Amino acid sequence: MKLATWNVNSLKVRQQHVIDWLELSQADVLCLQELKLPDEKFPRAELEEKGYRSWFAGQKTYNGVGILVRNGLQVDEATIVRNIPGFEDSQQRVIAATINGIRVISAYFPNGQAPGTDKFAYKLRWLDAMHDWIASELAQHPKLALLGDYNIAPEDRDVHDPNAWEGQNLVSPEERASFARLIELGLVDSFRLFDQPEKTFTWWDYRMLAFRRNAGLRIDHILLSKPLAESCTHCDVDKTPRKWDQPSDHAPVVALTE
DNA sequence: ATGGCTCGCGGAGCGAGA
Repeated sequence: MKLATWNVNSLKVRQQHVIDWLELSQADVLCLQELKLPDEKFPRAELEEKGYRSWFAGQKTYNGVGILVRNGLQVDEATIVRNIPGFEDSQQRVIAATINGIRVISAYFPNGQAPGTDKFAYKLRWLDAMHDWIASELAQHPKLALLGDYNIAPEDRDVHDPNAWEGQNLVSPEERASFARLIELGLVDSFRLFDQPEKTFTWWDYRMLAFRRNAGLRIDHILLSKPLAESCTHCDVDKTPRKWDQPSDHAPVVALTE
């Protein structure tokens, strides 16, 4: 199964990009983040026409996540979960579905703004809640994939200029510790299962010609439970759509599993 | 050099993103 995640930074603006990239990649499952539209404006019919069913949790202006599933894969409707159960949150950041027996979670982790801010405190609380929920999900679903925009660069090699970024939002020790705690639950960073080109990133600032200079961060990830990681044969970042006109600032990440 | 782009919203600039 070809699993992918992509922060599209407005599905309204990037609808055609998503359709073109599905055609190009032939992904079976595409997790989307930052839809930035309410549910009534989700282009369900247009995606259906291209052979994908959609599940989503949207809201006006900000956030919003979805899962696109290619026709023919089995989705158990009763397994759809929106948001982290028990975590009170007005922001739509999580949707889960069981697809061909694999628990797939699309997540848009909070940005955090800067260490010491209220938004950073919210990010850490959200990460704690995510940790505890994933622990219980893993107990029920041996095959689990947590895909999304984590807004965390796990290691210095995931940062174009570690010195300039030291201690800042997205790379701070607290955030990296939270990422490590997710890994300790028994998840595997599929990207690091394989040899990768140095300085591979998933996000580049729109400003400062950052993409051209490859001044980026690796903050979008596909974490797999160990039973699923055992069947993972490939993972990479597809920079192709980042080169298209009016691109998202993120590139899709792709993993191949059983 | 703390800006630089690109969104949504609303119909001018501003907040937010990362």
